[in-house]
Amino acid sequence: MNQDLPTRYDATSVEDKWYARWEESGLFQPKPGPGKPVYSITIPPPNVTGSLHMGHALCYPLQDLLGRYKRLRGYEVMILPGQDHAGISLQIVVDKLLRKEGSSAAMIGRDAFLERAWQWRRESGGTILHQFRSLGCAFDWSRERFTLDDHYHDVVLKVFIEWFDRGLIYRGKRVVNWDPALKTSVSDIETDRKMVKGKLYHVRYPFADGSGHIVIATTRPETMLADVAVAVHPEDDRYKGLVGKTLTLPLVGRAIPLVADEYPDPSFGTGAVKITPGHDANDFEVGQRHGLPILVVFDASAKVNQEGGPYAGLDRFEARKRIVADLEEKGLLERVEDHEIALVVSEKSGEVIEPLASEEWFMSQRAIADRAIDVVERGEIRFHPERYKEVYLDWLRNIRDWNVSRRLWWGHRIPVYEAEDGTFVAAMSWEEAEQKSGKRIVAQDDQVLDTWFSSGLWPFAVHGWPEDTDDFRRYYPTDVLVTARDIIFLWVARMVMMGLDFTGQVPFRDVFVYATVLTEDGKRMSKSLGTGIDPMDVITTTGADSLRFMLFSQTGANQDIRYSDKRVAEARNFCNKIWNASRFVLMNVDGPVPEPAGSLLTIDKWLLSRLWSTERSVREAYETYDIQEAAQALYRFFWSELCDWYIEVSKPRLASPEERATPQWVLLTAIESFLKMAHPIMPFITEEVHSHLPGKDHELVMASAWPEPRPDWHDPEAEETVGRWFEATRALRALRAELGIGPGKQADLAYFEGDLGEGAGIVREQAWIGELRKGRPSEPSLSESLPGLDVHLPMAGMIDPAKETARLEKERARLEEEISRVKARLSDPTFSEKAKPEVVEKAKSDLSERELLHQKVMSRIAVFRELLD
RNA sequence: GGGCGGUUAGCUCAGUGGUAGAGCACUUCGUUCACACCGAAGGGGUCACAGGUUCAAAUCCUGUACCGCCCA
Repeated sequence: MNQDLPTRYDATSVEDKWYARWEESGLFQPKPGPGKPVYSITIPPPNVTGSLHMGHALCYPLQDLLGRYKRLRGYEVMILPGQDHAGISLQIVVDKLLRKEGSSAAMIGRDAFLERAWQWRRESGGTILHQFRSLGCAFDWSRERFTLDDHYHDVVLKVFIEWFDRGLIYRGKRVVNWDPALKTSVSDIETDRKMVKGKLYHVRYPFADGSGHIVIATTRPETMLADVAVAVHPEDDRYKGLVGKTLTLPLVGRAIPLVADEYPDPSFGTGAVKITPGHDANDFEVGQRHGLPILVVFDASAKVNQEGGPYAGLDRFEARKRIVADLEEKGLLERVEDHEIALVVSEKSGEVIEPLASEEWFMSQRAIADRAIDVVERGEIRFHPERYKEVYLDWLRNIRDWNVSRRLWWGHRIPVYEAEDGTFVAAMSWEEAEQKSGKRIVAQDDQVLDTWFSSGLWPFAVHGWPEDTDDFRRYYPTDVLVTARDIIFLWVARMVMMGLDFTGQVPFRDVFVYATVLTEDGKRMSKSLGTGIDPMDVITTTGADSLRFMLFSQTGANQDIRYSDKRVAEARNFCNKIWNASRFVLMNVDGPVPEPAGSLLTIDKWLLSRLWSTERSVREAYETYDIQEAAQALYRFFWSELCDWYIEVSKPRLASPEERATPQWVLLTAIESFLKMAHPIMPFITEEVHSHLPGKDHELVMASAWPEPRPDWHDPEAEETVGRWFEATRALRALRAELGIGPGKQADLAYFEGDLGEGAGIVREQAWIGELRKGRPSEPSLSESLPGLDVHLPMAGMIDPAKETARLEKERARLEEEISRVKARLSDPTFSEKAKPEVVEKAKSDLSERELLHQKVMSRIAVFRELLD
């Protein structure tokens, strides 16, 4: 039966089968047991509108990897999946649908729009979660959550109301990122900045008393309609004595003061800056410091409003042209120069963001930020890599209040009600609001909450908090948050603040920040640039395991990863190697093999010792999120040690009925252990191969226990001995290559001097030598010296003495350089005085070893020189 | 302007004080009955630059240059 296995591993034909088997076996749900530790994760909920990209293909399988590892280690593992309602994104999607039908959100109204949004969610919102299944993610689908679930919604309102009642949420005017196309504010992460060529306009602002003027520089002259001051740096000598004077705002005629503030950069432009608190966040702060008014001259679609006098009704860009022309006409435009401008663009609509002071709901952050700083400083939450701790702390230490309102319909409607006397109350419902305030309610606020407000509650809201549920007690706090670095502020920090404030506990103990997946040439993957690669294409053509291995084998403390088809192919080749080596072993066993009693050869001990070391490295790597190290250790063990050496060496034994039991057992042990250790990285192929192992067809790797190599397998002596055999083998193979004897072709006779112990036979076979004699050949030979061992291969045929001399001369030069370097170190008295004794000892033995090798090389050179003459 | 990274073989990257590593790519050879998605043997690096600390620096410190990301 085993002989029927195909010679190539075809991932696409087995992956779905195993996912279904795991699910049927109930393995995605946690299995509590006495004394079993719990390991829990609540996955970062992807946007309901999202479809899988390479970032997801790393993020979610990483969590799957950690879960599978912990499950093998005997933990009760619970990974809770779900989705975020994605306020703006979903609203845009539905809006587009409506427009295609000749309708619009405005035409059908709020309730009908929301009905339509829910319909979309039901019909098309589950795509990405199915894609997670294709990636092999073992998540507990029975606990799936959505941030607009009824219960979740209640939690969001309760949290809001509590903060509101504690006075932490307030209404105020602040500068927000206003998207004139979507007519809502958007968060920083929903904006992109790009550098464009623009102009820097130098404009004269005359003093009201006629005593000359000041020149300000601006890239946005149209905002001057809302100017309320001009600021200069207090230390700027050019303006000494002028601060406090009054200027007349050109075109508008308003009297505005000249103030001194630290904000203007004296080295930039003229050092004088116009202050427009209504349209610039920095200016807003300057305005606050000086008690200046806030003027807004643009409406929701960024057209000049009534405040703009003659410019009212103009689009902001049109207004700029007119204003520049008018300034020029009045002789107030001193000059215009080219200037690079950092333009902020809405990621969702592509429109240029208009910073705009607007009435919004804000959340005071300072009060709850300090504890979030504390827990990270004290190490209750640890970042991996650790450097992101600084990023997090820096942001929290300089935190600003959070604009939590969005002018959208899709989301959690802000539970603030306005009473007839103009006061506000927060409540779960209209009725409760009337009760709570004792007044007649006239309206509910029509904005919704920022999506991050609800997702910040994710780690505990999913478990039914504030009820004291079993799941909440069992799975909160979670163990780890796996996330991208660009949402450390927006999401990670807020989850910590919210978790601490409401549950009194940290929401997770570790934060693992994974790398950004770039294109092969180091560019950002982007759908709009056409540089994105759809992970589903890779999965369907090559397999999820290959994709996972490709990404994991580059995942450590680095901040970028490069996707490449070539690397996916390498991973596929590794899968194929695993498949074929296992196939070979299966072709050579007839059934389960018991551990042989006391008949291990040194070569067997060597492999078991390597297995022991590999298990240690892999376990430590998984524990410390050094996934690439785990992948590399497994790759090296399987390919270099198991396949290239142990299997090759064991072939003759496997062919012998008397000798085969031991290598059979060693091979099955090594492969089974390997499959378990590699399972978190490549769940599908490990499961498939495991199912073919004798006696294993009803056991699942996923449900098995982590291998435990026995302590006595650790055998440094066997490793050293066998290492020497392999060195000798390589030396003989190299000599064969020198003589042009192709691999596989037998060389009749070779010699060795020194001790190979029981390894002589292995060296002979592996170096494809007919007879390996102990001693020194009398006939002319090529030789190679290793520490304590010389090998000689008689030159049966033609040999080019010049070529050999050149090779040996190179060797001689290398040795001489090394010898002089070591000599120099040893002759320095401070070296032997200050260096550690073992380092000095090693230098001495290195020197004598190299001098011996040098002598041998010199005598060989002499032989070839004679042939040359 | 501030912060965080990076600069090591042709490429992608490991390597935190003691003689420079891996995978891929490259060259040569090989159709040995697990695998050509394979095997064997090779070539290839003054570890960005300049100072400093040290007996000893890719590794620690300072500065410079260039690249990336984040914040203003």
